[in-house]
Amino acid sequence: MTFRRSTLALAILGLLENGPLHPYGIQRLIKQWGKDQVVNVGQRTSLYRMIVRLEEAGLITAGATEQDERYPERTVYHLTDEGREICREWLAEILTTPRNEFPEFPAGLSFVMLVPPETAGELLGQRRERLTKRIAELQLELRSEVNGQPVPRFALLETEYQVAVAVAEAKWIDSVLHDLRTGTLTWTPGPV
Amino acid sequence: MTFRRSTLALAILGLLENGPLHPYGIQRLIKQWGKDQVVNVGQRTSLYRMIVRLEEAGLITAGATEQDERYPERTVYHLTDEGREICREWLAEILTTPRNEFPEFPAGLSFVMLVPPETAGELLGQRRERLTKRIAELQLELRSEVNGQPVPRFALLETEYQVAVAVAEAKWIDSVLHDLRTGTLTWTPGPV
DNA sequence: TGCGATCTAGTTACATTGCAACTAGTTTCT
DNA sequence: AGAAACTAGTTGCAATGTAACTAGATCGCA
Repeated sequence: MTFRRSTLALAILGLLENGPLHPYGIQRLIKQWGKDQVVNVGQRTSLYRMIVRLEEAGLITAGATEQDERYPERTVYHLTDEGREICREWLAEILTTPRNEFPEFPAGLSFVMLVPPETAGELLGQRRERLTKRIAELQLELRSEVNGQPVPRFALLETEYQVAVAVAEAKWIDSVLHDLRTGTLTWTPGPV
Repeated sequence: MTFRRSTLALAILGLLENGPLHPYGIQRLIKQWGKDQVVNVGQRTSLYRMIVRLEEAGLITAGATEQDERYPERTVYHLTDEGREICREWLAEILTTPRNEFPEFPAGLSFVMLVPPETAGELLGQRRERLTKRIAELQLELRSEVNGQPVPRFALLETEYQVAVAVAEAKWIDSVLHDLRTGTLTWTPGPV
């Protein structure tokens, strides 16, 4: 029985390496450590459901239930040896193997000829502006501090990566915008 | 009633701008025009299901059923005016608005400190090799021809984009590999 | 000429995810 | 005191992903 890999499952296993924790604690950690930037937690729904499935699969186990006066019982979950192992396997797979996850933007680009070149220019211009903001936000995060100490680089690699990719996208869009303006790149709109 | 946006739905609507077509024809077009590189069609299942839902939503309509001797009836689908409109709306949204789709790689990076730096270097080294291959493949596609004629640039934008992003990723990984080797970047493995 | 392999065209079933809404207690604001 | 907002968790359905199954057509080749 192989458990389907997902960023959420990875995050739960990864965070439990820190020590046992209850579901809400996991949720808070994800936010506090900014993992919500790279892991889709949207509704809490997915988190609770994933925890149940991970337990059924034996990758985590319910331990003692903490009893804080003013909260309902909180089941604390532990990472099992199998969980720890699977987590390493997933990490290796993810880090070594580029995988097409079909983002929207390239799909959109592949139908850009349906609109006239001028419209395409306007749309991509807007994207370019938003990208600029996004890049600024990410770069701010790179300089973030905890207790007056800068966050060590190894804890910011994912943000570095996102900056690198966003900057590349911005540059590419700039070149396309340029070629649209000069007319080097053009087409007559309509079906392919 | 708003129809949930997806690259598959976009592709179907986009391809039907060419003229009415039956489901299998759509599937073939997706492959022939390389849209399967940017649109997830995996099993045919999703395609057939999506066509049904698009019809229910009135974005496409079933027209005459073609009768070729040796094939079962084939219902031909047309784009409706609403379908055409929605397709433009989606295009505008997709092209203007960067959106986090939570790819695996950054999520993996954010837990890289669980493995020792040397292991991380090996894993990323493998990724780097595969990226090189992928970039070569994409660049080959950029030079592809149809009937001895080079494919016009506007039909290759999504591939150009993918190259730009892949190259940026490769460069970033190179810099990380360098810093791992020189020891500029390091950590002691284990929980955060 | 026949037989297995592969391609075409589609369906069925189940696991997983995404999204919205609902409960019910707690704190904060005014 | 009452409204608004936060905490912590549940329920339910729509959509997607993935695998497997059917059933006819065609191809390789012995």
